[in-house]
Amino acid sequence: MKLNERHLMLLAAVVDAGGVSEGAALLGLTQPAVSRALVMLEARVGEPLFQRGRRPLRPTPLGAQLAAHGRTILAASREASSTVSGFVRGTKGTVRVGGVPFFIDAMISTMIAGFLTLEPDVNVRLSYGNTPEMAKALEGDQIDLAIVPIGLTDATPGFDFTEILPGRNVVACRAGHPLARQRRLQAADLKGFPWVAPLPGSPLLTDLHSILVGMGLPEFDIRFSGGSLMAVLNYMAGSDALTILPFSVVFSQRLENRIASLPFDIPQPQRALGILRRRNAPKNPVAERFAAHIVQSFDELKHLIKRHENAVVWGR
Amino acid sequence: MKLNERHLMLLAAVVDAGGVSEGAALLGLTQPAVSRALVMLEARVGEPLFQRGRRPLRPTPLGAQLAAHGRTILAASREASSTVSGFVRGTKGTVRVGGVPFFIDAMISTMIAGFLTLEPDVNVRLSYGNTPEMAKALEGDQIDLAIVPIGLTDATPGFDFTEILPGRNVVACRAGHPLARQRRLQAADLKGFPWVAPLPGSPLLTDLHSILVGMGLPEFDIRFSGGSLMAVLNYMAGSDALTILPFSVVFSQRLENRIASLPFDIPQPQRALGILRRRNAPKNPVAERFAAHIVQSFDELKHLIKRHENAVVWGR
DNA sequence: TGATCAATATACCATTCTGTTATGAAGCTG
DNA sequence: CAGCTTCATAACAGAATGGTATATTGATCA
Repeated sequence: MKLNERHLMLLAAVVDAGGVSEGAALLGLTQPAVSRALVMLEARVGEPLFQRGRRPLRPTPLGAQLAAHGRTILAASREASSTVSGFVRGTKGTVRVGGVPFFIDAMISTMIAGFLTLEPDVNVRLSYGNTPEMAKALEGDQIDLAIVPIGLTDATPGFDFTEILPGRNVVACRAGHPLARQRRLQAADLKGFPWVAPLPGSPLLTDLHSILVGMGLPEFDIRFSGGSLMAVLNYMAGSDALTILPFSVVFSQRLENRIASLPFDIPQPQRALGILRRRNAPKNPVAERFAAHIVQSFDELKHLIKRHENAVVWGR
Repeated sequence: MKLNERHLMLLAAVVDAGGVSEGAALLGLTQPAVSRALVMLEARVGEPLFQRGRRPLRPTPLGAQLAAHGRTILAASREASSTVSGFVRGTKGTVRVGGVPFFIDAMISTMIAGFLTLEPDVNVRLSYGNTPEMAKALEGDQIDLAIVPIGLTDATPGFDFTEILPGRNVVACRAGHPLARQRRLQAADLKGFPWVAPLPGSPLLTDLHSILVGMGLPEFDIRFSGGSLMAVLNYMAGSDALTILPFSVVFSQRLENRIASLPFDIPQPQRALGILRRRNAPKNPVAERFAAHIVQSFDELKHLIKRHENAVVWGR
């Protein structure tokens, strides 16, 4: 007993409106069109759906039940329409975001919160990974965009890269660390402190190695590695260990007052954090709006950093 | 942006089946029909719904979302079909039952439980009232059937009345009542005990009055009235009060061993409990099945009563 | 890199459905 | 009972749906 879905919708409208004419008006149709559809549905069902010959049109029990199903179809149809218009406006849908763990945890997560507050009908699905995995995920359409660090020189074909923050690493330690008081540090001063290494695969790890070797500290002491940002921060706060972190990550923790950056110059990577997207990915306006929000948030962050640094300089 | 619901369903089938041909087969259509519907839907939406030119057909984010709505429509449509076939078989739907309080509470409620156990997809909506209200409710299509007592002589036009139990009243008291031990009672024996009167409007009330007056007990003492069956039974169990109850109601309480009927003959009403239905009510097979179940349950009850009475006679 | 295979898209046609206007039939109201 | 309102039906135009036949396009493999 296959029923015509349009007929069920018309039935729902008629039952809800309390009359054939009213239901037709509700749907922007004429009364005969609806009337005939009801007759056809009734014929298909083989049972009366209305109490015929009663002026306040009243559905039979079966009619009322079928109307309920018609109502859900009608609702789903409206939802679908709203999904489409929400999609083209970028105010409805899902963004699948990938990113490197430290930046996601330190800053992107907060920015996601800001975005979702602005866009209540949007979902964000987050996943973690380093740049190569993220590129693969973009390729396979598992994510819409990735927030990753990329070398400034290597432009990958088929991908768009929007730079949002130049790479800038600092040596970080806990607030109140013995080295934190000094104004200028030599490589030799860092000797004797253990080091924390980030997740394997992270460019920070190679940065750390090259910097330490370049500093003439070939036999450095790595006691903790592989932790997430929160794990690293917690460990740092409870020890005198040193590590390499992006300055922005250290900056994002300034209100917690748990870690500080040391006044020690290290070679900077030719790398920038940015948004990586596949060039001919299926259009997803929400993803574009999300990317725009991330770019804007980082602009604000950069201004904040600038103001903060000026304040620090003046404060001295 | 009004979308075609059929197209949404086809989309859902194609996405779920993982291909146009498979989706078409799923729906019993040919591949070109489905293919064209998708093209039309895409044109209407104005955005791609599939990653074109990828062999394992993959929907775009928007396509996937619309497919979800299509799935809802498809499910509602199937539900509607099942509602129809369930309706004609009488295995799905709602019975709106009305009835007089004492019988509903004493027996019908248990029978409803039995019916709903047999018919897991059926709903029962119960309402209470005396015969005139129930007739009005039938008239106004608020209920499908009423279980009420009706005088054997008055056949109301426009209604069908199916007798299920002849009227038979007894004088009831608590188990262990001083009068319960005696073999034969005179009217005078009942003097001095207070009486419980049922809900106003109940025929039992007029029965009670006429019986008491006929017994020569004009100044009887009514200390409690208007309670539901449970209220009356609880009160009776805690007092030496007497009341008039249908024998079947007393019988239904036999396992509780809280009340008993007195061996005292009273005039019986020319009345029977039965199922009242409007003659030209909209067809509702569930209601018919329910009525049949009630009739059958009462048949079983009558046999039970007969066996029970024989046992009592033999026991003496 | 072609040749081949499998799946999708398109063309074309018959049929059904949908929607409109015009009009008849039936119930409610005063 | 007349008049009003609402629903049902008739007739027709246009759109849609669904089918067969066929072209096109990726994917696969030698």
